[in-house]
Amino acid sequence: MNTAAAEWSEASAVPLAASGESVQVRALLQLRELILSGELAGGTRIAELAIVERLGVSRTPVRAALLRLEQEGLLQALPNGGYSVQSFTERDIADGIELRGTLEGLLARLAAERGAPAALLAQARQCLAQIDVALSTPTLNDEKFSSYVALNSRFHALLYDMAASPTISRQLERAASLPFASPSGFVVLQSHSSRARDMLVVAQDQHRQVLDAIEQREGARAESIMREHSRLARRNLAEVLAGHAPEHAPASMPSFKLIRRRS
Amino acid sequence: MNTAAAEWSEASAVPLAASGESVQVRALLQLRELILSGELAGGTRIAELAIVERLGVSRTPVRAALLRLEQEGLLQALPNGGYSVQSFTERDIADGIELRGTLEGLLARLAAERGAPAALLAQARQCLAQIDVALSTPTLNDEKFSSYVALNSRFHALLYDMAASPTISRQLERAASLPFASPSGFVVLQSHSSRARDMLVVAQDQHRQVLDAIEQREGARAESIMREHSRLARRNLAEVLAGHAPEHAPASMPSFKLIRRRS
DNA sequence: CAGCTTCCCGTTGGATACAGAAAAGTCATG
DNA sequence: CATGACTTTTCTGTATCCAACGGGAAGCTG
Repeated sequence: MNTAAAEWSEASAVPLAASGESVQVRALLQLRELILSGELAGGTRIAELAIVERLGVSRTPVRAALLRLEQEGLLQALPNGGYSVQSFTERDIADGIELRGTLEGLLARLAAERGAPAALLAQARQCLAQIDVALSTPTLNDEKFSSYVALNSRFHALLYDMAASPTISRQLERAASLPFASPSGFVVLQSHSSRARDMLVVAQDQHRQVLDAIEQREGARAESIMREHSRLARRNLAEVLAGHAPEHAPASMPSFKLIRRRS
Repeated sequence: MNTAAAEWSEASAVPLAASGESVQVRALLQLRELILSGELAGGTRIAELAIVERLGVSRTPVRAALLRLEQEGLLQALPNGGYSVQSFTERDIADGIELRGTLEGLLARLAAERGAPAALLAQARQCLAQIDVALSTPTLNDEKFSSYVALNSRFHALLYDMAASPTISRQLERAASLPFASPSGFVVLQSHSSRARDMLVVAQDQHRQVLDAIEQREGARAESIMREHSRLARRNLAEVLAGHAPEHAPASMPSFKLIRRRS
């Protein structure tokens, strides 16, 4: 038994991640968490061995995780080996959101033009009805709120399926994996204000309209709605950045530390 | 010295790839070549050991290459370990082209809206002038033709830079790496007919117009031109698929074998 | 003869051993 | 005191080793 594994079996008392997954997946998750939580600050050089002793696994899964995170855009490969943690300007994030919006728009248009399967349309309608329920009270509690987030993800996922284009969906998933770019990325903040609820109401209306556009085979309309839809996230970003202190992340979103002030 | 390395040093008489690169890069290149050349047919299950003995390197670089190619979309990870070679329907490829067009449109729009650096605009203009030279003769010889391909790539790369959005450029590069989706992907075929030249003339006009749109800060126009521009590739695809025999690849483009007839 | 179990082999996931290169530190000399 | 060369250390890249898992063939039983 190697020392790393021994260390880990001690450390495994700490509930780090579900042990059901393979070591490789655990390493990936933990490492991503480490980066997103800001424990490895942006720009830091990352050494394999440091991660190895931090995670208590051998170099092999760490290497795999590093490679994946590089492809994901969270890490940058350095010329002479090693990686550095990518940091993002406000504009990078805005671009990420724009990118997601554009791709979602493309998928929505394709879904409209090609026609979406009736089964998916039905599921999407049902999903919207459930979101209505979550938004029915004048102010949202935590439960309603996290219900919204889950349903929102589900609705977006259904849209992805409607276009039946694995190639594009893949690419979109990658784009949405960038920090803050996901459809539910920024909603999480300021969850309890009634302004927050209003924003979700607007979003829900867009959901409804895009679904309608797809059903009516109105490709251009579906596309532009999804583009505009992503702008909500962008507005949120601006608001949050304006409101919060530069470096202090709100507790609900530690990955804030990845945002760099200027280029 | 291990047997694989020994085998390889024998095999190294065969000029497979430049030996200047690291083993890992060589493995990646050779493996991609192996897939694209159709030697590993679509749907085939790929075993690490088979690749190891094929390429004469150890499992480590092979594993890295497999991981990269999976991220690239050329391989698909199988549930219980291992990979299979992805095969593409005509529609997959069309979607890939559409995706590239959409992303190029997005970048062109951003470049127009944000304003492109004068230096890049000048380079792009110069590039267009060179393309004009390449197209100046009524029929293209091989030299002119490959000159066009190179200049075309260069022009597209310049466009990517103009938007100054590394996030989106990264994603676009990934999209363009799919087989056939690259800006110069389909041009290669039927290079000598005068119809082929005409198509390039049309493309060049679009180049000119998109550059003009960017200079005039006409975002919407720039975007729609780039989208339409990608349609040229799509038309080429349709034409080539209609013209050529189902499974026989034209010698100039062996990766044809990756195209599957129906889903 | 069919279905179930069991065992073996092939394969992948994970760990480690080893070499070469880059960076950092140190010592000596101008 | 600074600078340059040399040494040491640390790191990545590569190869190999070990274990666990799954599939398939063979054999056993009803």
